[in-house]
Amino acid sequence: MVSEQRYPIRVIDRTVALLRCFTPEEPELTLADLASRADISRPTVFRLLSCLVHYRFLQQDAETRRYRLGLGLFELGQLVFEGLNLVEVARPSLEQLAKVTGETAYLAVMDDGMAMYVAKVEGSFAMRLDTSIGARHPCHCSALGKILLAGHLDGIEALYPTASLHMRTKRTISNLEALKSEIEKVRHDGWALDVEEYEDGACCIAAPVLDHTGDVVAAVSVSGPVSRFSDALTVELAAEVRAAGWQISAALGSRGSYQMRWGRQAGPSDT
Amino acid sequence: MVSEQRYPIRVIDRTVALLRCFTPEEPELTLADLASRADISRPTVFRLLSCLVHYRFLQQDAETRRYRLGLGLFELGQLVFEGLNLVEVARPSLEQLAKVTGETAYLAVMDDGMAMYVAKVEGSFAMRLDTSIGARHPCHCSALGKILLAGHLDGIEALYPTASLHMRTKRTISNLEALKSEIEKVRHDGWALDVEEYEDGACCIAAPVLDHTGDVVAAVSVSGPVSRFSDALTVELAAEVRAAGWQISAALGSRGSYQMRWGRQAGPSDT
DNA sequence: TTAGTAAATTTCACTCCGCGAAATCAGAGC
DNA sequence: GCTCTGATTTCGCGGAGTGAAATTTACTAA
Repeated sequence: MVSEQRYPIRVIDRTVALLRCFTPEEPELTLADLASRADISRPTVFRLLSCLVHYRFLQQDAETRRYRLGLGLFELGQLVFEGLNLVEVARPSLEQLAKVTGETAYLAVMDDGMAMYVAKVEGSFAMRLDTSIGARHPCHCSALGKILLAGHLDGIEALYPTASLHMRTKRTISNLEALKSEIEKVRHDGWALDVEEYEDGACCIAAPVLDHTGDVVAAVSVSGPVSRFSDALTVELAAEVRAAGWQISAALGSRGSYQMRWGRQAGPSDT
Repeated sequence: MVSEQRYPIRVIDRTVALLRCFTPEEPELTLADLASRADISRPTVFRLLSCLVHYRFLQQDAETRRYRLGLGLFELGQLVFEGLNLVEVARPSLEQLAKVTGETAYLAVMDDGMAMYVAKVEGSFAMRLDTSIGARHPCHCSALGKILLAGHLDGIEALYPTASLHMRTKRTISNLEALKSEIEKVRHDGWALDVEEYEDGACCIAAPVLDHTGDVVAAVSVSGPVSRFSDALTVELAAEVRAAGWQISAALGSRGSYQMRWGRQAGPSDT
């Protein structure tokens, strides 16, 4: 039996709370800021910070005394993908995809039931949909997420225990049955579409990336404003995205399972 | 007065020790592995791990029970650069540099007295010098490091208090005076060279990247086997690297301080 | 210059949180 | 079945981490 219990450790909870105070909007904070935001006494914050600085998880501006996230975190964060060098392998295909389509290309992986963006290559259009690397979106309302769900064989119920799918827009799939049949469709088609399901005006097309065992390890996509995605173009783009997914999968050693498991229609084998 | 003291907090020390057990060579470890490596009792490790998994700093393979670094770390690591989107701004120039020269292009920043690699674009040659993103090298024995030292105005002594420069190869600059005059030369030339000072057979050419205040915030380089770096080509490559450094600096808003502070010879202004 | 204010840092005694020995449980191998 | 290894749980102890209070530092205003 797997123990899912969590043993809370106050020091770690507080440390994480402190680190999570930093955001892109507020990348620099003072000790007092942190103490009030994390609701911890200043001396304690002071000691925790001194320790975090020691490990380069934070750095302190010598002048302003403000704290900022440190490169020690970046270092550890990079190690996450060091073993499976997915991002590096995928980048050339993402670049090609962005170049051919003009739209921004993304790579995402499943993380704790959500789609996490791990690489992007910006397109050539001025108006683009921008998502930060490291950001996470719910799976049920994005094309990338649908692909990841389709590859997740444990059943969707486990990921949505409350059966409440947060409605981001009026087009968001909001009940479990509809989501399940959508996932079935995605499995059949071999690619996924999201038209204004995450954000009004946004459109996204995604395809799976398989590893050497044939499992879905990531999803690749292009996304842009819905105005540029006509029906005819969508089909073309889907083929391109699938081709990129197939290419990355091949680089990971998937050896033929792409067509076998993810359909032949509109796929790279047709071109 | 700035307090440099560190207040050790055992829980954090141990947590970091556990996280640092994971390496590219051994990305997956069992609880027992971690306990013995970090020299902590198993129950304690167990509790710490359960907490780290909770925060997605680790993930556990449901089957093998082994632990792996989690995407929560990647998420935090990405936030480090979110404010200053240095890497994103620099990537196009790195790509161009790698394309034009055929060698692998790198971007590095100063981190706690060392040069940390934060972006790379691989060259077209099969034989290449590969350094992982997130890796750190000492400054005194690499071209990137020399640039970063040259931009570091607090004096080199502060970074090398022991005055002992680790000799990586027989060509490594190993005394402080020689390093200081080398840095002066770098400041004058506006670019830096490293021929087998870090590793036998390796060669590297670097130039500075300035921000809007004119400070050196990063260094850009190309590196490859020394056999490809003839004297004549080195001068040409230096001009390319400098051009890339200038271009990235301009994108960061440096507005003319490049030529002003970092010389005109062999620079982008000559082309 | 000096008083006044806010923030950062240090001290210190208390207390409760994290610790590990020992016990228990779960699997794999035979 | 038995054995052995590794993972998980229990539980009472002790010191690590805590925050109130004091001190120092860095600015601002007068």
